[in-house]
Amino acid sequence: MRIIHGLAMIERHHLEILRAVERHGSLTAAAEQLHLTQSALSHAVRKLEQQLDTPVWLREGRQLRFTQAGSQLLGLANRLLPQFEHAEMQVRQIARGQRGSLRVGMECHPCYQWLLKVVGPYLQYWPDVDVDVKQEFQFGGMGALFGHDIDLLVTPDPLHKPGVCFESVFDYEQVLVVPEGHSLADKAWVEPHQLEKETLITYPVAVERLDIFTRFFLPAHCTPARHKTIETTDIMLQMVAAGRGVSALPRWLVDEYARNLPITALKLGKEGMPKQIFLGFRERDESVDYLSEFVKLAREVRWG
Amino acid sequence: MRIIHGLAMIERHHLEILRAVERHGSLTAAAEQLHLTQSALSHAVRKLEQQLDTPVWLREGRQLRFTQAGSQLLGLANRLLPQFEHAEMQVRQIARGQRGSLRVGMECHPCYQWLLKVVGPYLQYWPDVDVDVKQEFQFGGMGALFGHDIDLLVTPDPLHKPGVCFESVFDYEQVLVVPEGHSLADKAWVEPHQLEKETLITYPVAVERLDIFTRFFLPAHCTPARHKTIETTDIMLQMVAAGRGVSALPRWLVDEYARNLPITALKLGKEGMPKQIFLGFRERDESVDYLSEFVKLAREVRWG
DNA sequence: GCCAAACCGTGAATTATTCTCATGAATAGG
DNA sequence: CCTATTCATGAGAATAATTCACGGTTTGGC
Repeated sequence: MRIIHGLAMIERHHLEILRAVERHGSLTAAAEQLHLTQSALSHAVRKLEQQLDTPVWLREGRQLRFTQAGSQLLGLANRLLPQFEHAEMQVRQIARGQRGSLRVGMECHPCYQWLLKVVGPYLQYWPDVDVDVKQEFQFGGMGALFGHDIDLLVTPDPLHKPGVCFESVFDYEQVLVVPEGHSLADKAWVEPHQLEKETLITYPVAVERLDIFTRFFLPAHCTPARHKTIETTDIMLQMVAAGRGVSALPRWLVDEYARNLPITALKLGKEGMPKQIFLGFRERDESVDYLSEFVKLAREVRWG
Repeated sequence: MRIIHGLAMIERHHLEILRAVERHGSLTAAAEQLHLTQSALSHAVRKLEQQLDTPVWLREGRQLRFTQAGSQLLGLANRLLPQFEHAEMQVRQIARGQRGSLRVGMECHPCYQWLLKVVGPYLQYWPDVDVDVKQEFQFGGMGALFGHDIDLLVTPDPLHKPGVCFESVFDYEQVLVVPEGHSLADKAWVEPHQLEKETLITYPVAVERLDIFTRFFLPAHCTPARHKTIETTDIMLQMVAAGRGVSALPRWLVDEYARNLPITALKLGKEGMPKQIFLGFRERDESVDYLSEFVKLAREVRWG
């Protein structure tokens, strides 16, 4: 790098020289360790001294004693060189796909509960990967994926487009949750019209994204009497248990809560409502180890 | 520097390029700022990428987007380059027979007022030392000290760790400020429950760092009715004088303002609330005379 | 006290690296 | 569709780094 204004002068290799001289006590020994000649080091230091306009060390007999300026530079060397070395190691790990950050985007509320079960084991296997979960996307999950705001999208609605892959990683059944003792609680399944006088509780998202409407109520041309929205699963199920309404959630999620709350799950329609969770990622990232391993691990996680 | 084992690869000028590209958005613009051609930068980056075995950025149309490896290097650049630059400045000053610069970090708002009183006399005694005050720290004051972003930390909360020394330099009393004519104004001291209907005005920092909470309200299990935050001491005391709330500040600070504003200071609790200001510095710098002299001078400054 | 060994410094020659120039390919915007 | 802008590339010129060869000093042993 040719310097015009004489500003940048201290280079990494100057610091390497200073450190080696301190460690080995002489230019000659430092030169050997750096696989260079003593002359090369001498020239390099002399040039640095000219640019800094101050000696870095003083010859005392055949010893070198660092000047105040030299000590400063030595301190700089001992602080900065390890950082260079550490960064080189990290970048090499990134290059090999062993390290990085995985930004996961979520498009469905209960997906979050599922994700938590995958993230735990994943962090064990990939201690050098940071996982970051995001939930709000200005241009939707696909937009976030294309815009590189996230690397992985968790969604129940794969939207196939060139450049992205979707993999199905989890099959489950969406069920209706009712309080124990509800008039429907002992039925095997429920039909839309049976809910015409009920209050339905959902997460606060657009109706088009709620399968309970698009796949259950609307095809039967009926709706529930009231529709309330609640942010959190816990409160939602507390409300259901208290008889304030019914809700549609994954069966595995309901089963977990049913241990502590008086609630029951019912099939939605005679055949039930099967659903899947998909993971989407950019095709270009297919070869990134820590990403494809996440997808693989996600597929393997099973539920007892 | 000819490298044998292919290890040292990231050079300062690579970091300069990365930083310039981030700042100016394009290779061409970066080249101009560095007084080089676009071609030179392109070659340099390409070589770095070959050595690291990973791209630093990806061309997307005519935009460059940093890869994870690139972002890592960018972080390195932003951390290391300022240190190179500071070291160069400092060495040049040493070369000119000057002493360098003392970078002082502040962790408490009113400390600033105190510091101003010390800096004046200090600059008289050490005409060739520059004093620079910094107030924002990404990793806290201690982080800044260890990271060599500052040389001296002014704080009311010394956090003893190996490698740093703290010295107590100033004892003072924290008092409650109320407007003249306030119902408490003629009391000798105030108890927490007497403030239960008041508005408390503080600097905008975390509650855990406010002694008025940790040492006054919380032990008595009560809180003020409202809590407002204000950046500047002047406005804060204007608000108090106008009857909009009460505040807790050092007595010496209140006394100064009380000459011009209708405000009064009260002891916090019967015994008052004693506080101290500490100066922290790296142990290795203990022998730096212009630094230890600052600490000594700070201890000697008295208040009339 | 003297000599050999171990240092560091210097100039010239050599080798390696960096930079520029000229050019091509891709892309966004008019 | 054309133009202006941007990055990439190869070749050659310019610059910088390194070695070689040698000279001067210091140190310690004999």
